[in-house]
Amino acid sequence: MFSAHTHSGASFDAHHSPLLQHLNPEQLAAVTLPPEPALILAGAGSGKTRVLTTRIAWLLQTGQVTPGGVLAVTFTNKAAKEMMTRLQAMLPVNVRGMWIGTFHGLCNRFLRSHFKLANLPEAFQILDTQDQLSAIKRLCKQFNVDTDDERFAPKKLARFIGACKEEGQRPNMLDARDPETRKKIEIYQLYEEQCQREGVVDFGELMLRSFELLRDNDPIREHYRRRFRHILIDEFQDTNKLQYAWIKMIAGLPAEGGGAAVLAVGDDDQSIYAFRGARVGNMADFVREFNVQHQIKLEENYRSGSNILDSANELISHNTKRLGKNLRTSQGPGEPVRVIESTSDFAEAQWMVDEMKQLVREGLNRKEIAVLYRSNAQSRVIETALFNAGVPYRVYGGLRFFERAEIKHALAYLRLLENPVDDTSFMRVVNFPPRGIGARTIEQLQDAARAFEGGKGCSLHAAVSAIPGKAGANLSAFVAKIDVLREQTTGLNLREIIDLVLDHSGLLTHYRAEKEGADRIENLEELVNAAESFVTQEGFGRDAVALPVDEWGEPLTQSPVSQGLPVRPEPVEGPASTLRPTQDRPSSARTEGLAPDAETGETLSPLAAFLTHAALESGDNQAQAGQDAIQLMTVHASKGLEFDAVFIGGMEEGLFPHENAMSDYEGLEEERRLMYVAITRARQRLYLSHSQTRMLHGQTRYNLKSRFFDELPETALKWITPKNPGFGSGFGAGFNSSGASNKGAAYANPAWGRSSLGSNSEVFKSPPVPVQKAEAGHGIKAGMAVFHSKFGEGKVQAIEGTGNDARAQVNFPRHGVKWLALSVAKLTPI
DNA sequence: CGGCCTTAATTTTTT
DNA sequence: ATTAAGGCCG
Repeated sequence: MFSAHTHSGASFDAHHSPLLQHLNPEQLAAVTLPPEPALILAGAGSGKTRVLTTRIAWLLQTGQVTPGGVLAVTFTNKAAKEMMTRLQAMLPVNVRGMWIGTFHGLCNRFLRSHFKLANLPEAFQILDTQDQLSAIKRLCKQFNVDTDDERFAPKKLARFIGACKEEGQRPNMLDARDPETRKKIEIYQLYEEQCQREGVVDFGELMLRSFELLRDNDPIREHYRRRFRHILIDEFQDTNKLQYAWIKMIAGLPAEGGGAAVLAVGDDDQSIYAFRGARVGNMADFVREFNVQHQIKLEENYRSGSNILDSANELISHNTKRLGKNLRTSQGPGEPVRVIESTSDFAEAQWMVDEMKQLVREGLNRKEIAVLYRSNAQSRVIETALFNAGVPYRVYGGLRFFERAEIKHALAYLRLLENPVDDTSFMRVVNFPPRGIGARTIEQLQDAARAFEGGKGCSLHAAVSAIPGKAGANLSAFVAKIDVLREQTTGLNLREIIDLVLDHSGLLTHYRAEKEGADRIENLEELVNAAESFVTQEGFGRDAVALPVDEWGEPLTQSPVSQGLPVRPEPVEGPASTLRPTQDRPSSARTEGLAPDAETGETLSPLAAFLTHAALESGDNQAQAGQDAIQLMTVHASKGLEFDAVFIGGMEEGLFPHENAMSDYEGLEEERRLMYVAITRARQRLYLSHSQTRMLHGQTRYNLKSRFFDELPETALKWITPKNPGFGSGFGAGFNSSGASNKGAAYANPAWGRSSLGSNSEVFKSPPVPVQKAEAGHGIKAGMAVFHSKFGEGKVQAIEGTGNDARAQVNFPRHGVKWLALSVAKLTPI
């Protein structure tokens, strides 16, 4: 089954290539696999990216494929960039010209090449999630959809449409069994028409339309199948149904005589995106459908000591649905995994900060220390503690650069220059900065646009002339402004265009007058910089030198790598059928066959290319990158990263595993995988922390410590604070409430008051004192341990109401969280 | 039309 | 507790 093969497709001494040095046997086997479908099960920290990039380099170097014959897909731009950078470092190839990118980036490239066949305008624009939502809202208003009815809430509709697209379903393919679904499908249909009319596509559409073009156009499909001999997919466990279908379509299944060597790299244990459509099952499907004969496990971990790895292994072994894999290390045990209990989230944060300071004193870089948490809301208290201690920190997540309102506004103006019928952009800025165009006017305009030519409809831009009076004049002035800008900016370079638009749109003036506008101005200036570096890096812009690309869009390099290599896709002979492909792009001397690849921007204007870039790459979301600062992020955001020291906070039932995920088995397994990801981020030190109380949504919650503690090997752990009975032990109060001293005495333990580190003499600012909040009458208090005749022992989470209406939220380890009316339920304090 | 106030939501997220 | 979005009044 999973075994290390070392055969190679090349006959010469490929194994002596310097590329292959320092690879372990499994990595070497993966890199030098024969050109056939294969699955690499790559554990955390096992050198996955290295294998992927070395594989590509090795294939190129041994002449098994040309740069143009490689298709490498990732999920994030970051991963794609990393792959290109590392490949570039290994070989003198033009990685920019290679098809290495995200699913959406590559689909965009594909659709730009074949925009006519895809039935899209040449400069189609991409809607991000925000844009999509506002497009749906606009549509709902127009067609009088009752969005107050939560079944038809715009967000729900967006999810419905997205889900349909992921299933490959167009409106006409869907069956409406009930009125609700019928209406949703109808809205989906209208949404599609609206997008088509406005020349925009959402993210799902990029994927689906690419898939459909490949599926429905034989010459196109055959061309790409012949071309891409090697397809490599990163993070395969995160692929959704459509993405996998797309892979099958572009690779061709062996059963259909397809021949691409698909190398899928993934880790089922790190599948943490089922909630957004990822299907781990694609791994098993892949093995079956591609008749995979080569499966290799990369289990050697180069990151952590065995205490950390044993913890990860033991935890994940509690999952049932696994392909099976165990991380191992040749390092020693390393530091134990430290477990800390605090009395409050505040104390927890303070403890972390003190410990971090000690770590820094011992020589760790701050940027090598991370705090991971399950949900973003947890970051605040830690930020506060770090801030008060004067420790620099960096929070990942939140708004990304291109998502900021002021940037979106600027981009909307720019998009209107490219495409006046983009109503989403029109709506965004028609009255921003305010120019006396209100809701009433907009409504009139929308009515006029819809009624145009007896219901045929037209863009808002085109309907402006139909509006009379003052309102009409204001609208006309806006449209005229855009039209003038378009004229003024023709022939200018990207920087000049943006400068002019920022100025003439009134955005700069508006934000200058605003009290809090300084940051926004700064961001707008940053937009100019982003455009500038885009031009330089991507080679766009008026003066940019076009990339050397041959007639098939393959990069021309002078390197020996691609010289004289025979494999180059033949131009597709136009078959004598009606499916004969048409020339997509009018220009150029390419007369017959398919249009070659578009180097994005080769024909697009620099502005259009930049707008595409902005939509596909929302940019950084980290302020002050590069500073030596403590890293704060969700566990999700930490995937793929590693740190010397990792703190995982909020290790409590309801938080981690999250309450919304613990009810069903699948959800709990995903939470466990999430925990697995979190644990395996740590190189040297790992801290797991839980707190007796925690503020959530303005209320104090009393949580049991996470069940995951019971799934870790005791030998790898070091309980800094005394270990108290927890979730699995029947009942988990870390303190007593009635004065009886069961565990309370433990706090006299000398371990208290000292930090974990032998050398560390930090004193705890706040030893864990039981926190109690008295509630009137019934004698039941939040945080109390209680007994219920049916549910057994539990811990009171919260009290609500008074007198006969008083209810208690109680967490019973065996029965979950219950709300009990205190006038009815007999709860006895223990 | 614009500012202010009430209301509701608050797991995780990339493109 | 905090924030964002939508509705209402000046």
